[in-house]
Amino acid sequence: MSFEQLKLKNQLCHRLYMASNSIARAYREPLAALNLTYPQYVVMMALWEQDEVTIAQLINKTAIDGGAMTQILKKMTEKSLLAVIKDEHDKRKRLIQLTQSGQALKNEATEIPKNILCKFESVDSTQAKQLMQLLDLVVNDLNTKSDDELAN
Amino acid sequence: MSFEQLKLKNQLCHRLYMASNSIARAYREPLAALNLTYPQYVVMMALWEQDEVTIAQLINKTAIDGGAMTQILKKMTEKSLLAVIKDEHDKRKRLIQLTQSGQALKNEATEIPKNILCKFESVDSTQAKQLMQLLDLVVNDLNTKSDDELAN
DNA sequence: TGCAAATACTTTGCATGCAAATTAAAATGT
DNA sequence: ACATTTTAATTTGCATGCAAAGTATTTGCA
Repeated sequence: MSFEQLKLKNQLCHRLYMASNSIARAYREPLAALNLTYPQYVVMMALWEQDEVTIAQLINKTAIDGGAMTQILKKMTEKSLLAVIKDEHDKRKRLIQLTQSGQALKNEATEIPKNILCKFESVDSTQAKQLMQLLDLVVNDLNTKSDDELAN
Repeated sequence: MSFEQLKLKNQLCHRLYMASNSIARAYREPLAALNLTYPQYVVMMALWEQDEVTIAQLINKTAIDGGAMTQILKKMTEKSLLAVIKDEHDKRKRLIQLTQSGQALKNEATEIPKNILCKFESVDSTQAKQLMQLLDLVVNDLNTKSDDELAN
């Protein structure tokens, strides 16, 4: 009966799965030129917008998992892109600070969005905005716990 | 100037990243009741649609990576959901066959889409369709390689 | 016929995503 | 003040996603 819902072609989640993988794959080569993985690039973008933030703030902005973030920051530290500094006022916290080369990378990174954008031949900017708005709805619906769940 | 492109809020890719993670997370709990991970669920859906297919066909339909597919099928075999059988006509190929319990799981799985659907309060079916169409455009644009392998 | 090229998978190494457990430090309540 | 709770990160174990290398087989072609 409602088996129709179980077909892959009717599943929003599978579209998202494929689209997300496709786009991450598309970034892989351009980012390799900067010696960055995609999540590392996301961290860099967050820091280029606002430097000297706590790990919690970075997690909040990037939506990267906390456990993964620790490893990612470790590798980025080894690459001298940033430094992890203890917060003197609250010793639980760590502040993330871009190094000079980390800051400098921003100029080279401006090529990345251009590089990706030109791969979209069937999606104009209006559709892109629409897509982003719809995705925001999805994310909000899924991350907003209902009162029932909060009661648990 | 073009730094504007580097802000996370303007990035389609980051929206997709968050949406894909959010929805995979949303499936995690319901699927745990069936003892399935999300990619395993995708494989099951593909097989419920068409059983007795080669691994290559399964990869084509699900868009799951070949290397990962080997591991996934191995675990699903251990759970007695399916069997991997050598193709006598072409010994390079393997045919995937659902077991009885694998087939039976389909009935319980009909609860999954319902369970997920009710989490979307701000997205109606029209928007969902629109979203799927836009995602299809993205995927098609990004996979301009060699998708000529549908026959076989 | 014979052998290089193409196929279909598998294996390996690396980088996450995620839940759960753990550690350290600050905030709270009594 | 002191124990309890909460917060901020790290650690751990498992399951992919992906590129690249490796293994069988089968095709294609001279």
